[in-house]
Amino acid sequence: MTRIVEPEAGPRSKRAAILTAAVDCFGETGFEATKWSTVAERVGIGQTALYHYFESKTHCLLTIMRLELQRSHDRFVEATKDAADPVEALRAAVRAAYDVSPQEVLQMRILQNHMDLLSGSRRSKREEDERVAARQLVQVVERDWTTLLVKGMSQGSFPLRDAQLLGASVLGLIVSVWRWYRPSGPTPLSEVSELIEGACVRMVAS
Amino acid sequence: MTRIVEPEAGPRSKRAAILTAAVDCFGETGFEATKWSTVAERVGIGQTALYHYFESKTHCLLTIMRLELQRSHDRFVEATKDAADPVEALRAAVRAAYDVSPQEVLQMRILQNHMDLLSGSRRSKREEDERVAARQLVQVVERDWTTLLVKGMSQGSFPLRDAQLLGASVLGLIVSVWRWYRPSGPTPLSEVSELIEGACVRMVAS
DNA sequence: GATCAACCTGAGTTAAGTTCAGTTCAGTTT
DNA sequence: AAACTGAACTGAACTTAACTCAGGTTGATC
Repeated sequence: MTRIVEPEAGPRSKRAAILTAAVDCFGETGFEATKWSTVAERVGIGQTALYHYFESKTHCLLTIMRLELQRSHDRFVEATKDAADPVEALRAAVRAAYDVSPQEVLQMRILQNHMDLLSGSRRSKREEDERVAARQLVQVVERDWTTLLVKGMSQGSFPLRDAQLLGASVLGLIVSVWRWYRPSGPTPLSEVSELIEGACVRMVAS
Repeated sequence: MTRIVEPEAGPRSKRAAILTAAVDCFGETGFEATKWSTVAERVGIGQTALYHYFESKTHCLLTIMRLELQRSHDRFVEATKDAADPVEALRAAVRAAYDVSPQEVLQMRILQNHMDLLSGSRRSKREEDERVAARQLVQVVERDWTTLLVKGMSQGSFPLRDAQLLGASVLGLIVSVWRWYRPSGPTPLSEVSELIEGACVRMVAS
């Protein structure tokens, strides 16, 4: 396991600006549909300068995905750390999943739309490192959920079921929202959050 | 609304062969990762011959997606047409969703991985026609599910909830499986089907 | 004020999708 | 049987966007 070291920001570094611009472009226009040079323009540099920070357009995408996965995991841990009751922990975890900024909505959308990238391996080392790190984080997040379910089951709060499969399903249900949800759309995220929270509890606890 | 006319197969037509090869390639290797010329090779024609049948690689993808959506809708209708009880109809619909051939698994995977293509409009007419047709079929399938829920709610079999949102969630839960499921994997589809069937019933009916 | 690394650029390369200008083939007409 | 027709096909050329290269600029540090 190669640990990815976040490059510490030199004072002139545009890495963060590139990531932000890329999230906006990839999230709204789609990864394939946005030209790499457009991202450069938006940041205010020539397109070749991008290669100082990222090995390729895909490398940037994988980085965005990894960062978002890390964030999801962190939020899960933070939200569930001091909930004694499994049902409350489950509710808190779901609420945390939807407690996101508009930027993070885009990041989740990007992540969901390109999960398939994480299966096949990559040619270049830095891309492959990001891919492997992201893949591992996917498993970490899956474990977050299954562990929560296992705890609840062993405590008698949830009926016994295949925790692996049920965990994947709960997670799938939660993230499926990012395929269609738009901040500008008719349904506010709070409403989504409440409905899914209830649905997850019924799925798992009844 | 422009109706898409399925080109009637001339005796020498390789359209079906191309679609089959493309499903295999796109499903296993991924759409972006497979070279259009590889599909041609597999069919046994030069790459330019592909353009006799499809306007572009994307046009072929959109066609695959539309056909799969049509199939999903047809199966739903077939499975639910003679179930009087809403709970039984729901169960039948879920089972139908997982009653698929290996080829259809690939098609569902392709469909899920490229849903985002259906949002933005396309340059060329034939592509755009396929996109619009597919988009409409998505709405048809969504309506299939919400209608099922509305019926159950008005009949008192399901508690009253936002049927639109709950329908989208049920559908999201069901199709989320195609992101990770592999016929060669450890979990048989029958097991998935049973767990999701139960989960959907609890989500909707309790 | 020399040095070094981070940062940036314009010009050129590459790869994959696509277009073009025809050619082949199988069945139909005269 | 020869001419005709449209579907099916091809090799060569074109296009575009990602990427490489060889070198130039900037600014902090010694």
